Amino acid sequence: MDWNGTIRPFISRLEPSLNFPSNYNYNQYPEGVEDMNNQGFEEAGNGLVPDLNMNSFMNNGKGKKKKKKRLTSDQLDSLERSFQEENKLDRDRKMKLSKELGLQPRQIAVWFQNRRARWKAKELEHSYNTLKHEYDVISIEKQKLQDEVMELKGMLVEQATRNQISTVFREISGGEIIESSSIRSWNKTSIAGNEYHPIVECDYIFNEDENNPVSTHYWDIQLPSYP
DNA sequence: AGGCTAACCTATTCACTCT
DNA sequence: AGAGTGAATAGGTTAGCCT
Repeated sequence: MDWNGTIRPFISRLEPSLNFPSNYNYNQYPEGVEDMNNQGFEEAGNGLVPDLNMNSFMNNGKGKKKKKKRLTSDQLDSLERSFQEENKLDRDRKMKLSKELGLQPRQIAVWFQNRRARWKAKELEHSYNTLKHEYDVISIEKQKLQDEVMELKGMLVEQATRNQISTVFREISGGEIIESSSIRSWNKTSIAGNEYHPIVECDYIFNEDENNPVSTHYWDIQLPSYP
């Protein structure tokens, strides 16, 4: 783990002025819960450095568990402001915040990490909502277009039917012999009684079967299902 | 090139708070 | 008591520096 024992050589390289004790033990929390925000640091040379002799948060060395403490609203406000300016930390900013807020640099880093994670989750949620909204709008539009297509197809079929019927009437009135079985069928039911039944006609034309030459495939369209 | 290290990320844990 | 939240941890990855 980076923060818990591997930091010294790199910091030493970057900050030769910082003296790290040989009994290095970079633990998370200072001893004592009540004033933990003000402990765990010692002034060294030109700045604040972690108190490397701090005991562990979860175990103070005497087998006693420490409590977690929430950051104060002032600390959170400062961190939040800083995060809004720039959501990544450089070392100077971390140390500055650490000093200002009385928190360990590690705590600052962790807070920024968690804050970035929360921000990313929010971003993801926002993206999802935006995409979902766009999808819904497009779906509605698609449905409208489909309805329109259906309506137009219906009109086409209706027109085609009328054309066919008028042809039949023409043929009948011209005394021609009608061979089509479907027309014979239609002829029996409607023409013979000198009645015109458009509804029957529509049912007839939508019921495609081997006797019905007016296949829907003829129009290369899909017909709506009629009750 | 490979080792080392700080800093980052994601997933998870767990103490704490709220209902 | 259980759910939600957030501070902290674990483990992996990446990039920069050094040998």
